[in-house]
Amino acid sequence: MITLQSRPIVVDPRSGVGPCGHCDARSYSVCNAIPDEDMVRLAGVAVVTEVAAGSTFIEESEPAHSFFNITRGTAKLFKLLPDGRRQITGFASVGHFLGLAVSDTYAFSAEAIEPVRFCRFPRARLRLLLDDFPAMEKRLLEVAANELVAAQEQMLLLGRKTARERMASFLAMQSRQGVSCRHPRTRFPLPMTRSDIADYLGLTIETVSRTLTRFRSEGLIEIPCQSEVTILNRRALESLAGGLA
Amino acid sequence: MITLQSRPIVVDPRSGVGPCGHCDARSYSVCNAIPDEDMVRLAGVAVVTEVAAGSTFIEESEPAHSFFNITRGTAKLFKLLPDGRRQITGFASVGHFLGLAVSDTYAFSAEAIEPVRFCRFPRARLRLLLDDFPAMEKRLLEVAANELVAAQEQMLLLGRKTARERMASFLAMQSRQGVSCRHPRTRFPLPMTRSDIADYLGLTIETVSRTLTRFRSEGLIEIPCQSEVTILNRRALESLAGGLA
DNA sequence: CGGTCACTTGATCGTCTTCAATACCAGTGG
DNA sequence: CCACTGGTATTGAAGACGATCAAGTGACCG
Repeated sequence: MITLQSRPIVVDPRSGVGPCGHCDARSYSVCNAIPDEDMVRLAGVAVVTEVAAGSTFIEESEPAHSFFNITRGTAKLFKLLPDGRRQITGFASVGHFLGLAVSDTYAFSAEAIEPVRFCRFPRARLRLLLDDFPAMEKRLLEVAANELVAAQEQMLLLGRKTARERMASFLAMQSRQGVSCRHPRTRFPLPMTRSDIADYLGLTIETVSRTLTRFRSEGLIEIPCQSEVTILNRRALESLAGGLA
Repeated sequence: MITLQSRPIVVDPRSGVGPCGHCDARSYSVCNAIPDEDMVRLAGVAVVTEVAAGSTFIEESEPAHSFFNITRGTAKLFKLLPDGRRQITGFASVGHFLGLAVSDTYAFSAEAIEPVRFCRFPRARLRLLLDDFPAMEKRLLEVAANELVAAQEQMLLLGRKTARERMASFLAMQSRQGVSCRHPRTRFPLPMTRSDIADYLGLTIETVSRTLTRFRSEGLIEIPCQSEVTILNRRALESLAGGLA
């Protein structure tokens, strides 16, 4: 695949359930479908790895040997056209699962935008494991179904929304990201660059920048620093995101 | 949900395996994961229905009571913005499965573009059935994973491709549709209207029409009748679709 | 300092949209 | 047979939104 600047995580071997047992991400992840007593087997299959920001740890059209389960940080998933045009199809953070595809090659690339830690499962071995844990398979199906819904929402955004509506949708989405998925935050970080935002929304960095400054001048948001946003008028932003004026 | 102009399909009760046993679509569908002797149970849960072209049989944000499995015809799946802007997220034909989402409401609407026949499964009962047929669940996961890959491809199209590239991608895709998924056809039907194509590609009908006539004048395609296309220069079309020149 | 990198801001340009007119076809009824 | 209608597709002209090109700012760093 790729040369990773990765370092395997050292785990205390005395721990009863192995690394997966006390994994920070477990409660978010598909792994929570597996009962404690079986975590040892899961841990035996997983290789925990950490990569630096900017490191590409999945490359489109390379043989898909592994599934990945993000346990820390955020990665961008993207596809490229031969001339370099890029579409970011999503941002994967804690709990996200990558590499579900049936195909034997990856359908997208993944690059860390912050230091990322993930569990890597060889596909063949995970497949066997899934036979023993139908609950985990069920969970995977749920996850895939949810991603499908999100993908359709993104198609609506890319195909039919204006630049302002896209940006508003993005901010509304980001405010719900992370711990606070139920209670959206008014102030929150944007870990990705303007260029990433642009490639996610099907725009250019200039349009992203201009739209943000216009939102600010309209009193919709504040930009305390480049990588942070405060929402001042959520109602207006949400209705913009929904396509109303 | 919606008032369907539907008529239940009469099935010969003497058939050992019920309607599902000799279903035309079985070989394409998720149902082929189920062994013959269990088809009776599957058939007991399914309601076969046929709707006319133009009939909307799934409506976005309505309670999601059923799963659907298309066994004949083609439907368009779409999302709407309040002001009527529409994004078609896909065309579902024989073998496609609709309504996977975890949410208790549908995330999209579905409308038949030709007469459509489908099997309807109450979600609650199918869920129980899946517990007994892990093979079918596995198959669903495969299907979902494939759709996810297709969705990402479509995001690339919507976010980054030009009108010409979108149209070329669409024609290349359609030529692979249906029976001939391995051997693409040079002449094939376009069962959907220009308006549907436009809403699928994030364009307007005018741009779709103009692009098609330009392809024709460039000798890439022929348009024997409005709803049919012949590819004259597949190489050029495919490379356009891929984003090269 | 000079360098790079990410972002912002301005001016111009082009692709696709919008608006509008026309063509086409099937169905209906005089 | 022809006029009338409604829906769909094509074609042309004008306009707009976002892209492109270009310059400038600020932060960080060797």
